[in-house]
Amino acid sequence: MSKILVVDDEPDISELISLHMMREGHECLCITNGLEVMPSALNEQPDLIVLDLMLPGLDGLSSFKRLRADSRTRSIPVIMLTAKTQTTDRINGLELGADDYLTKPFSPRELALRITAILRRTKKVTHVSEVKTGEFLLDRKNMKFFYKGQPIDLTTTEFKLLAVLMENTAAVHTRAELLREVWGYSDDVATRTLDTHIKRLREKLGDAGKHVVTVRGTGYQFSMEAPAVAVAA
Amino acid sequence: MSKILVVDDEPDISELISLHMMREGHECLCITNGLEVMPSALNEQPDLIVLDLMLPGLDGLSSFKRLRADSRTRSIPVIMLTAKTQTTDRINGLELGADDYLTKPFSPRELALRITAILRRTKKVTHVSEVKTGEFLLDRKNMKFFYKGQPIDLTTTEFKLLAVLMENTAAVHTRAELLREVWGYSDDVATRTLDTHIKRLREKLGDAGKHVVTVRGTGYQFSMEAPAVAVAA
DNA sequence: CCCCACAGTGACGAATGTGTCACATGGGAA
DNA sequence: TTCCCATGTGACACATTCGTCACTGTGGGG
Repeated sequence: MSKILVVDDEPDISELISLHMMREGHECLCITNGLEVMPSALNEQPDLIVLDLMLPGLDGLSSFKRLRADSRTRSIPVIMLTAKTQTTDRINGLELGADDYLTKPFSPRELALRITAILRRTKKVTHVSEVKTGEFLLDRKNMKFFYKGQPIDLTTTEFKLLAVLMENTAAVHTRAELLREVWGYSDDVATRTLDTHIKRLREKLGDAGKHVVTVRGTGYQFSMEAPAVAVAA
Repeated sequence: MSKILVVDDEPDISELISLHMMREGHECLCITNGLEVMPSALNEQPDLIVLDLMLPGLDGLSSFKRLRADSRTRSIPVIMLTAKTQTTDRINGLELGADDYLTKPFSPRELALRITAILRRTKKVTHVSEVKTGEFLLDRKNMKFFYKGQPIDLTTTEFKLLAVLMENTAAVHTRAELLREVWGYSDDVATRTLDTHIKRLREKLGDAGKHVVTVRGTGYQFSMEAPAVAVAA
């Protein structure tokens, strides 16, 4: 899950973006005044900033320049939004070092995808040999999974599968995605191999296996939350 | 300087892009047929690919899928070009994992800036999961070893062994150390397993196997230098 | 030059990992 | 409620990987 800071004057737009981001499993903060950009960025350390150029207080371009002037915020990716459509304006934003640039009106779905595309590239940096997430720990060096300190040996395939699932615990990973990432299948192949490996993974993980959640009709997800349990009334 | 592969049917466009890229200090390769995409990407290992969707031979979307299906090309950023302007099409490209998407007609300057924006981000990352040392490359994610661009599949044990050896190419790794690091043996065990795996590793590595050097009485070392060769007088 | 301990090699059987299939199960739409 | 289809499950055959061992090759001290 990533934290996204949205800076836009129009509440409609902010809300729309917010909604779509949350659907993708991102946390979303919204502010409307250009003067709040730097303080918010410093406080919240967002993973990405969506910045409208038309802002009260301090205009977007100036806000952007300030972000880039400070080493603490310099590396945060920025996607600019604007109502202007002429090419010269688009270039202006990119030239300054924006990571992307969208003109209104835009499809919120497209924005979501562009955000995903950028995060996909920048998130990788966190790729240490151990991924720690709560009581789960993925030891890339020894291809082991630790649950509450207990080590569990995994085979190569099992490990790759779990690694993909744990890379983003907010997202549901489609069957096609998993088959591509783990097995390298390019086109949709009808195979039960994935199912079998999910089963083996769940078996090996024991209690932790409960966190490998089926999303019927779509794929699988590694859920950090305690999985829902049917409770008697 | 980065190497960019441009895949476009129209020579005008290719030339235009080429010109602008060279002005930015990038090397530029142009091809026109979709079928050449994979071979070129494998041979040239470009830093970024500009891909037109309308191509003879094999259409751009299929070419893109192939790029993403192969671990050797999966991580190369791709910017898609297309004449279509509807949002649904733009999303299609991004959804598949393209890093950016431009619709014709576009400003070559904007393309250049988008390329710069993406390279700026990806250059830093340089895949932590890959250890690059000269013409040798260890792909931790896919458990592969690349020698002069050629991929070599390794088994789990082989990979671990090679990883330990390559972690420090200056040091000689003792048998005890290797048995501990790779096999987890704590005390000195008399076993020929290590020898056998060294043999298998050398076989698989082919030419690169020469760099796995025996240090008699002590252990093994991965030597970056071209191994000494007995030369007749 | 002669040893011989250490390293290389090929072969083999056992263990493990993997993909596929047939059948069981169960969620949810009609 | 019924039915269908996506998913779960157990079994199996095949492929890969692994460790061991016996034998061979060899470097360097004596």
